[in-house]
Amino acid sequence: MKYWIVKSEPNVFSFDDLKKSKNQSTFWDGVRNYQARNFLRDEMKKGDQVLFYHSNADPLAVMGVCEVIKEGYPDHTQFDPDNHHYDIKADPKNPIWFMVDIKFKKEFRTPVTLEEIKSNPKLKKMRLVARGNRLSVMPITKDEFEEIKKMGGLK
DNA sequence: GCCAACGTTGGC
DNA sequence: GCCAACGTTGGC
Repeated sequence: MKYWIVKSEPNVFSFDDLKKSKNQSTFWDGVRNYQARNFLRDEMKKGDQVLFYHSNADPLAVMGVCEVIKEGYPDHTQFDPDNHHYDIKADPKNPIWFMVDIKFKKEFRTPVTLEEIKSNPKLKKMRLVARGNRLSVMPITKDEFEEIKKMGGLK
């Protein structure tokens, strides 16, 4: 099993939105970065644990845990000219962009802020706090996952 | 709202 | 295949 952190801007889609979604799950559409695409398409597997991070928000923080419930499949928004994420180069026979489905699992008792993550020596190596990082989907280690979960007040 | 960092694009 | 220009991300 692998561990991941995904970013979302809460004014677009928040952890609370996920919690309130039908079946408390959603498809993670709109990723348009090749590195992130490769993770979504090739590496995220059913049952993988995912931290949900709020970017461009107050507070900047990991809000809780969710889980991959459906593995990589074509992101339909790439084919829709009316969609903001439309990609003219994409063809249904040869899709470029992929997504997975995630499901709400547990909300942290207290969100784990970016500041707290930065000041925790155990989390120094996380790509989240690496300089200039912009990936919206990133792998993390089991230890990092467990540490943040602990900081969030979950066992 | 600013701007640094970084990915992508396109001319050559 | 280089690299300047441009667009986007995301913390501040």
